[in-house]
Amino acid sequence: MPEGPELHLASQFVNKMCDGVVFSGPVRKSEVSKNPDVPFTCEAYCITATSRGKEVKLTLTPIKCEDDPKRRAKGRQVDQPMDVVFRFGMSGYFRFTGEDELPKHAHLRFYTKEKPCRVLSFVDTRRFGSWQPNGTWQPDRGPCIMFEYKRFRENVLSNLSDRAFDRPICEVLLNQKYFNGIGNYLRAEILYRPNIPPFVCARNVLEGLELEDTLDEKTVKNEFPTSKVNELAQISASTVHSN
DNA sequence: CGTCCATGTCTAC
DNA sequence: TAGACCTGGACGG
Repeated sequence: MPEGPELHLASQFVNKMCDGVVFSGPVRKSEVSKNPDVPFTCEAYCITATSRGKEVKLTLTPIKCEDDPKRRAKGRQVDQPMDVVFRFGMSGYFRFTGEDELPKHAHLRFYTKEKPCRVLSFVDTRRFGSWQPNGTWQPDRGPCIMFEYKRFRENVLSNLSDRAFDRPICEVLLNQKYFNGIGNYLRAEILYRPNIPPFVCARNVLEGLELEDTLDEKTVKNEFPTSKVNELAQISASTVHSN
């Protein structure tokens, strides 16, 4: 399932399916999962989602109820919203089903208040995915390429002196500190379309790009200029890559 | 039955 | 940088 755009689709899925839906009770974890418990329980809460690069954040927000005696009795820390940040590993995704049709490998589950209830499940066959209750975006991951484009671009172009860019472009595209959201499939597509030789030193590919993206939509080319490709091929051929 | 492969990290040597 | 962490589908014998 999981590269940046799919994580975004997953967040849209959650927002669409859970729009107006009231959840209730504890968040439940499968027996087998090694991820942390999510210590959140609430009579009535809603769920919204956002994504950033290769992460999705769910926000669990208690629904205010003016004269709910339980709420007053229990005090107020119970009523604080909680963020849970997910990484999908190789096989993570969300599903929304009836309680009686839980998918296999539904490792974290949010139950609706209705009867019979429905369940938002984080499904992850291989269990390479993870979540963090009270989580924040992982600090060493760069800006989202899709939704923080300007910051993403600046982060790359103002750090080209970083040794990370010594490596071939095909490897650097997987570095989430600079390319948060790119995975194995996307890097291949990204290099293929503009015809960039994959093993050229990343810095040589990227240097010379303007900090400001001056390309307007209409002038986007679907091919890297042949002259540039040849130039890069030369560099590639003359550069010794230790691995 | 067995082997290989898969959109990702993570950490131990 | 190799190996670990996991399940299941495709394919071979």
